[in-house]
Amino acid sequence: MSTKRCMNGGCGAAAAGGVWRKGWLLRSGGFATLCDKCGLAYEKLSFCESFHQKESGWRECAFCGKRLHCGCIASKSIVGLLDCGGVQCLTCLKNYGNSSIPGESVPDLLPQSSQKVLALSARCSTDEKMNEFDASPANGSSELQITSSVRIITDDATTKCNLMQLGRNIDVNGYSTILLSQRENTNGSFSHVKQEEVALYRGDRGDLGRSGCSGKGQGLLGLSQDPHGSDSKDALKDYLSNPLANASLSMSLGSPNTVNILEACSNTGTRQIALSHHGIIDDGRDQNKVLTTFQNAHRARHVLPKLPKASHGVTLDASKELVPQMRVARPPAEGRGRNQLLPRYWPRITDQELQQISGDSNSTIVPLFEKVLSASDAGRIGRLVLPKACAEAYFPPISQPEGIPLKIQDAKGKEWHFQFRFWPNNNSRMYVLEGVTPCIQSLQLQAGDTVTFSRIDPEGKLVMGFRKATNTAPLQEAQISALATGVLGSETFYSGVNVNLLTDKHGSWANEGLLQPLLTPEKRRSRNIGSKSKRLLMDNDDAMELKLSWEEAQDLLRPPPMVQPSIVIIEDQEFEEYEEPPVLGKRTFFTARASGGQDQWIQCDDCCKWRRIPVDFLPPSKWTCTENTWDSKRSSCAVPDELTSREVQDLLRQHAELKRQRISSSKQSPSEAESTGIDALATAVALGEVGNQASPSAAATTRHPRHRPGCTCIVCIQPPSGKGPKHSPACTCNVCMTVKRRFKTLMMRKKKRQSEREEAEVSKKLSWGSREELEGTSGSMNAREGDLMETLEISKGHIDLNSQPQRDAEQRASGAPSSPQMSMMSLLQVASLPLDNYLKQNRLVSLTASEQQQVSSSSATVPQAPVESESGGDDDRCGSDKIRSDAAI
DNA sequence: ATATTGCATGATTGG
DNA sequence: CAATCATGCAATATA
Repeated sequence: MSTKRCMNGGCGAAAAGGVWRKGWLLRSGGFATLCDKCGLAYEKLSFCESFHQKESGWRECAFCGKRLHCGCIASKSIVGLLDCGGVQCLTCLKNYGNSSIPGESVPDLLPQSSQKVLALSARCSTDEKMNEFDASPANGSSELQITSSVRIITDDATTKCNLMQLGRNIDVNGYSTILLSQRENTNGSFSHVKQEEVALYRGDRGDLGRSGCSGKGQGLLGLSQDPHGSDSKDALKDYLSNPLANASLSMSLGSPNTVNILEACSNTGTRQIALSHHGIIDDGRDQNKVLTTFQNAHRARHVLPKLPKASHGVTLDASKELVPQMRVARPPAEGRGRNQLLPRYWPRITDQELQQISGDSNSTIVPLFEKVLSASDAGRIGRLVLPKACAEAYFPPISQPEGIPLKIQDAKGKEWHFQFRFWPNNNSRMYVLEGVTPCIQSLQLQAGDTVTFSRIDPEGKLVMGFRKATNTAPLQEAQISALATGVLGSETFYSGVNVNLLTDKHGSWANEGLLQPLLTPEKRRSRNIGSKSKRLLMDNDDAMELKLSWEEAQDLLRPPPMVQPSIVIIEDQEFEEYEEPPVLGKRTFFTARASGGQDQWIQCDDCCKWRRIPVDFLPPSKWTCTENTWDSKRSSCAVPDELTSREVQDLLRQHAELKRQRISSSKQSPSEAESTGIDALATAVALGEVGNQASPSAAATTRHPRHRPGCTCIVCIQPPSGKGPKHSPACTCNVCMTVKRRFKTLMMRKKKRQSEREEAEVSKKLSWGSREELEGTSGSMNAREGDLMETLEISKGHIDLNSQPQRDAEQRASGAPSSPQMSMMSLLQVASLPLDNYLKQNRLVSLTASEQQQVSSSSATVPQAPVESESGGDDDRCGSDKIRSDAAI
């Protein structure tokens, strides 16, 4: 064995003694080896190890077909063995997770009653691969290549494995179909045969043996991994003699995808194996032709197996048993071009659907593809855009843009007549189904729903299925939303959809699938369905709610406890840098005293009593009365609550009310909401009410975890509201000067409020440009307004390219269509006087306040502002005459 | 005035 | 970066 070197992260460490430490057991039944130096998983192997030692060839990713050489494993191109065999490249791991192969489900046992042999099959993605593969020895392949369908019955497991080996080598045309019919042996005798059959899918060349071939009735161990077929027994022997191998077998049992086949193999002494294969490349656009037996065999290869009626799995938990098995069928590799379909179009189908479709007939259901309806698909135009690859692969060939009429059947047997046509588009074609409106309306489909196209063989009849996107359960909505952002895997998505297939012969399609339970998280597999998700946005209310919740969470960000930050300087700004992520602090509420001061209230985690704490205190995530060092009389949970229950209720009610107001105000048009906020604030300023607002009032600005004590950025110097300022009117400290500047701006804005609102309306109609453009123009404005703009523009994603700097500075502050929350925040910051707490600490420890942000909301952006906040402010340190005015606020 | 049709455009994504 | 595809929109047809 040659020395292995860790390629993980360039570690390069050689394995001690050339043997890598085996440490991680994989669901796939293999091991992950760890680099002794870097400790990272280097190679995942079990069978693979043998494979690599004995064969210098390559394997392909079971998902995308990407060829993976041995070296790829070392370079992490291969990231795992699949439960059902095969390997998986890094890209597909990200896309689909490390689970079973979509569309290539690990074989399951069929219901005993089923006499049908369902076949799964893989396809080679390219002829190139095939050619390369053909370069390797192919034992016995010639015998099979000349036979379109071969059925071999054997009672000998080893023979079966050899057959699998043969099967592995017969992929000469890009496809193979391997049927393994299993007859369960209930008493261990080879002679007793049950009627159960199992269809085995060979997910990858050489993997069939791993996933489905049993060693002398013992289990499925990758005997056929050896491409030469000579070491199968030895490999098995080695494997079985390896305690870790057995351990990994146990782990494989934990996989719902492997358990059945394990059962099938390990409990069975007798098996019936049917190998069918065709050696003809189905490359013509002959969909309308009469299907030959050969084609039927071919087209049946990806039909999905049904689940056993009784679970054979010993480790399938209850939740999984509740979950209809959603299968992802890799669509048949037929048709013109044989392009691989994007996974988003791979049809997904449940066992229920399969059962529905197949019914009692001998028809074979061939899921072709599916598509999530876009808005235009489901709209009134009546045109359903078909994925090009799908249209060209599975629909009849058309040479003229006018296309051909196409009949597609639905559940009730109703036949819909569409026009299948294309438009020339960028030297390509854009395929559409026209006239789908009646069908869409009949099925009450809308954007986000999924239509599935299948074919019934041997008739070759096209059928439509659909899944309704759910819109009921919040969780499902979240899933949809997540789908829209591409966060969740599609299985999660589908767990929340109703599954119907229109070809239900029982005529009960209408509401089936409604009770489809959620799939377990581990069954999630990312998929790009809905990746064009911009058009599947969540409801505005939900989005706002989510936004606010997120902002609230941001408000509570605290530096990690017990972690000393390191100070870094970036562009002359000092930042605290923490090794640990910030933590969420505890929610507090602020009230205003009649005298003008403020109180911060916190609830004890133990007794739930409310305690008064300093307004500048940043509570950690947990706080109890014993930590109430400010009020020794109430430092025990035994001491009664200072607030009456009614006061507490009022506090919470006001909090809820403010949140509602935020949501409702956010629903207004930006300019309107902005104007409203400006109006209110300007009025408050004029009346001298700002800073003495009714509780809860103060802003809950939270110092960014990276800010160091003493940071003078605009965020950190924002004082929590409280009693009147204790600054001297002549104070020229940075805070006072900043406040003074902003107050001046505010007053100026108030005077111009009406005219600016009009301008804002005009401005709103203009185009918005990049922030860079704005920054380019901001240099012409004076320092004060530039400073204000810097603050305000932080949250602005849209800048008016046509703006005049001087005017825009005020517009933005007053009501231009920017983020209303941010502008409000800025204005409230202006009004956030007095500065007692700031002065008290003389450093910027905390800006904790709460309910002001309940109004202004955009706290999440504020803490990030300091970097660019105060650059223009230092030139204005005089003007202490304004401080008195500040104090009046 | 409204609906339909054919094409163009641009966002998105995969290679 | 090129292919794909969702959608916009102008031209045309129809009510």
